[in-house]
Amino acid sequence: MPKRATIRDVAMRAGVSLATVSRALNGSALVNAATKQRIVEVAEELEFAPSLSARRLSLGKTQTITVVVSFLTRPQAAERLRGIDAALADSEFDLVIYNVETVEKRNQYFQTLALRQRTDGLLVVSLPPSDDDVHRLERSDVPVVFVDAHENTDRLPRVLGDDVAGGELATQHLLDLGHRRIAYIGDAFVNPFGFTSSRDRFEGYRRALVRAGLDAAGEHVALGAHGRYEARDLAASMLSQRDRPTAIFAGSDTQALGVLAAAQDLGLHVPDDLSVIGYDDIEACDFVGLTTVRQHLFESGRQGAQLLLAEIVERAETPQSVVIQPEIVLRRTTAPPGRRAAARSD
Amino acid sequence: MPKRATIRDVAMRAGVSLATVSRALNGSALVNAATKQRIVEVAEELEFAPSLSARRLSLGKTQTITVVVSFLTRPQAAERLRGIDAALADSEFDLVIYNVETVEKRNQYFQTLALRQRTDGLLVVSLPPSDDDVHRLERSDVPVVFVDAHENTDRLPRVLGDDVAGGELATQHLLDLGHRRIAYIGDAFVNPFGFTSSRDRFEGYRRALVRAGLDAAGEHVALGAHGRYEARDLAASMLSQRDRPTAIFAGSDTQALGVLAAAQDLGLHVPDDLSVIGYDDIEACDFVGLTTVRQHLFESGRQGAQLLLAEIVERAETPQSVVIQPEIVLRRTTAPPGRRAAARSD
DNA sequence: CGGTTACATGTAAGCGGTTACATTCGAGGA
DNA sequence: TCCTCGAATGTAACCGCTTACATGTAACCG
Repeated sequence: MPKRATIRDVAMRAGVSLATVSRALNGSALVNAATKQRIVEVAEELEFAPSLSARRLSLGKTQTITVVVSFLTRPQAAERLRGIDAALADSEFDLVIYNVETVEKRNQYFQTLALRQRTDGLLVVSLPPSDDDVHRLERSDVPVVFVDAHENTDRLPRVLGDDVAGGELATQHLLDLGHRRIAYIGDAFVNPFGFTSSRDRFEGYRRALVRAGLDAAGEHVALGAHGRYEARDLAASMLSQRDRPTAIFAGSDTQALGVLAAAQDLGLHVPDDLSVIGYDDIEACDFVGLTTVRQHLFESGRQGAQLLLAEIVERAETPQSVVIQPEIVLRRTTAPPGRRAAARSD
Repeated sequence: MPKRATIRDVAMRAGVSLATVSRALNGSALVNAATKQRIVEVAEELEFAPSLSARRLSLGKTQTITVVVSFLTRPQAAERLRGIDAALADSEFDLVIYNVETVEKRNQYFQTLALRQRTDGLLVVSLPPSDDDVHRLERSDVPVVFVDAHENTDRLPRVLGDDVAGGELATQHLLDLGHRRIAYIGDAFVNPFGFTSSRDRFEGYRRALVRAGLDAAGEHVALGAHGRYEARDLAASMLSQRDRPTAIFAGSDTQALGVLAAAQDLGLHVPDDLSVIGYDDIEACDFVGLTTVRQHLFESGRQGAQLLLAEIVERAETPQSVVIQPEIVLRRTTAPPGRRAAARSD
């Protein structure tokens, strides 16, 4: 295979100079139409494709947007990614992806990427930065936008869901249905990555209960690792107690699915014996009819990317913070507390 | 914000030449330990990060692997992507992603990417190339590996699932349970992207039936667009006929979920009235207990990426074709044809 | 003690584009 | 006819790094 043609080969073959070829191919106005025509033909003939590295070096831009995302294959992440891709599809930027599943990777990426000349823009999804990271980012001049990372990002542009509002929404829905013994099952509030969604959703839960004159004491709260099986176990033990809740608010759909499994194992009928509401509105909710709180994942990705594109063009004087309001999606797992529930609970 | 430090700044500050800095930072053996030490310190002090564009241009490598994937957010794709990421995580390569959801995008990407100097390697997932694409790829010297693309890829390195075998596996399972009226619901056999999985799985289905002395006539076959709702509608009309099938093999889990929904709508109990088996083993299968054929998605992505890395190091004389055998995963949606099914079918 | 050797470092030529600035040339105006 | 001006093109510097080759130096040899 012959070496690929360079701009020089095209110039020679077309009988013009490098500069003219470059201009012609980049649509500069100052090229004679006939010349341009000829150059384009020669370029096609030689199958000329400009070296991106050279172009980027010369331009001083990477033409690249880097997305650092935690747990790429969680359904939430994939959906956000699609939103990001949609916003970037018609731009000149390539999309580079770094997947983070361990704290070490996280640190490694933040340290090497938070630097100019690696990328034109950094989009961090579901991954709150450490104080050090923030300093580094502020010192470097890489445009960066955070999506779904509350902690430590208040001085930076970001797109957030309102988890507290969502927690209230879910809980209020259960209260409106007449439930009084409402439990919360979610992720541990402190975790190596600094995720805050579980804590915030719980806070919304708490507020709704307090507003309704109920207390959010610990007996109906169970926290554990993120995962369906973990949630199932938590729910199983919670549902085996004598004053078991009539409704459970799960901090994520994944966990809500675990709760459903536990209910099934115990022979509890949903929603007659137990109401369940989740959070996120992942695809599986539709399959199983799970009532949940929709996060607008695609939209959050899209807006994050748009914000970043805007930042790249011109740094905003004061960092924007876009908040996306969650919305409740009613399906078949919530209902007023039923007779059967009352009958069994004694 | 001051301009970022270049290698020149480091050299000046450390009192050595460019070359020495480059050598020191790239771990060349021919640098005095003390000098190296000093350079590293200065580099840190200045927060020096080499320009990747410059490095790449100079090295003549892009250090980039490009993945072109169709329908990024289908659960299958996300899982494969994770496999790819896993194989690449410890390599020097960045992962660039192009998502394809329209035929135009497909063509555009194939045309611009099938060229050297854009990427060191191309991994194409679930996207069969056209004849033109193949020619272009063969002419260019970009290492390329196809994952999950049967059509037109026989002269190229690839990783495939054996869809025919999987189709047989699924159908044989139903036959073994005692079913005789077994239907197939899948994607249309011809489609703009040239996907062949539905056709091949059907072929496996047909073979199994023929081997069992049954004919695979058209009455129990329904094809439509990929999607849960489409499959639900197909299943609904199929299940309303008088000699309705006692088992349905769906060409994908997504469609199997639609079949389950249709059964529920019609008041049919699964698996007593109807057995359902899917294909792929996406996460949702576990939620709903769907019996299915597992494709080893993560593994296919991982092996594809490994094959590509090998191709980059040294082009194989004869293109490798890795076939991953599917495996049946038994859950709760298949059972012998029940009395109730028999009772209702007349 | 001159010469070879090995190691450490410097010099400078690329890598393949973009673009500021210089040059050429023909048209139009005085 | 000479000059000015603008359009079209050429020349060459530069982007920031790697690396072949040249150079310098100290140790070691006969």
